[in-house]
Amino acid sequence: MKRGYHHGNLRQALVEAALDLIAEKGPQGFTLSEAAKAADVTPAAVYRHFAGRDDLLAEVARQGFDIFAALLEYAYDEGRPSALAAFEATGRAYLAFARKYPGHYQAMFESGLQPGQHAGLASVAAKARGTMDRAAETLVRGLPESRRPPASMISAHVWALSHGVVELFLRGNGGPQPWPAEDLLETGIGIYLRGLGLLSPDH
Amino acid sequence: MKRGYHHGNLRQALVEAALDLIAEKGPQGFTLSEAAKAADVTPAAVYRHFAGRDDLLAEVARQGFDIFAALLEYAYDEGRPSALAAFEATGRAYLAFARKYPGHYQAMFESGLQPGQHAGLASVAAKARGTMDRAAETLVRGLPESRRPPASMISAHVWALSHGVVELFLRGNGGPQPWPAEDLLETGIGIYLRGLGLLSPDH
DNA sequence: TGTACATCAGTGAACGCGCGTTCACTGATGTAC
DNA sequence: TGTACATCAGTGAACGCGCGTTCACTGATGTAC
Repeated sequence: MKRGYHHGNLRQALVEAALDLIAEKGPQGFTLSEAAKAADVTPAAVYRHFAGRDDLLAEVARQGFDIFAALLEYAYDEGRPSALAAFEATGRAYLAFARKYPGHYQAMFESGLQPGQHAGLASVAAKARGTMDRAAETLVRGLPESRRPPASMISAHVWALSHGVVELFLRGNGGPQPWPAEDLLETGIGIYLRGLGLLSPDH
Repeated sequence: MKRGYHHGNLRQALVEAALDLIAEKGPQGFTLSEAAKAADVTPAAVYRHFAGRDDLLAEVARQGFDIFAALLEYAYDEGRPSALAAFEATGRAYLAFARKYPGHYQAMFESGLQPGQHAGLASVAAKARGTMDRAAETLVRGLPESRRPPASMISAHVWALSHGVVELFLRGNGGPQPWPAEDLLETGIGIYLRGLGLLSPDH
């Protein structure tokens, strides 16, 4: 692909180069210099668009949280067709996102950058969290008040289970994988929902 | 602390220096040179005891898996006083290990080194896994055969939940922490066990 | 339509730094006599 | 108990490398007239 002196859309090209590097070699494998090289550009050119290495990485994570939040929102679909189905769908969406956007996922959760250090990162991360919380909130309304755990606790459980499944069983990090990650998450959430009293024991 | 030309037990001193570095600054923060400096020794001295940077890191992880396996085994205690109590104890032990040995934990799970690449790492990791599997196996025997999920699936669920809780809620990575990690894991496993039919709904 | 000019995205060379690793060496330790 | 010597853990200097970052520059682009 030929190009002249000016690139056209270097900013986004750098983001995508970073994504490829991270997806391929892990968050460690990303360097500003290699991202620049992959975008066919001098390292110094990066500074026209980003404050530096961390700023580029933060933008990758930010875009990741954007997509993530949108996918969760889409899966939740305002609690349709039922609170239960919507909740299960958000769990599946979590895993689907991790599988489909490995570069984003690793930038978000494994790159070692602190949200809060980069403006806008924390807020877009909170948005994703909010969707999960809402799904749990809707779900929990189906329970009698006397046996209704806090919604934020339930969303934390599912978030943690999903994250653990991704880290240990979607990538190779947990040794041999006894089960496909999707099946693990599906069955795990199923048993959990039964424990909440939201699925019958025969289900 | 004074010492002469010879260190005495440099090998273990380096391991502990690495542990401190990792616990303090994350797995990224560990370098062979800084570990050597912390042990009051020239970087070249490291090569008397390790093949290189990765070998030192692998030894840290190996010792971690050793402790981890021992703690799980101790918590499981051959299924005493009951299969259920022993299983819950192994879950708590997972989290307790992560809290008490953060350097080891991060070397094991967040340092990006592949088990299998380092002899002995995979086997000692498998040992830890085996204890969890056994705890699940004992547990599952309390269920009627018709509703008995595979033990390896159950241990994978709990492993994933525990890992997720550690990654997201023990460290700051998940944003604001709505609940103490120990409480989250305890309640999560409780609901899960109820879903398996091993705890009564009133529990 | 053609020319002068301002803008600014990207160049290329250079920097200081810390990294992992190597090598010939040195000097403390422990053993043989 | 004292001396000669082998061992080998740690030194210190050096290496090549890739990193993030800076700087004065250059040349493509688009606008004003």
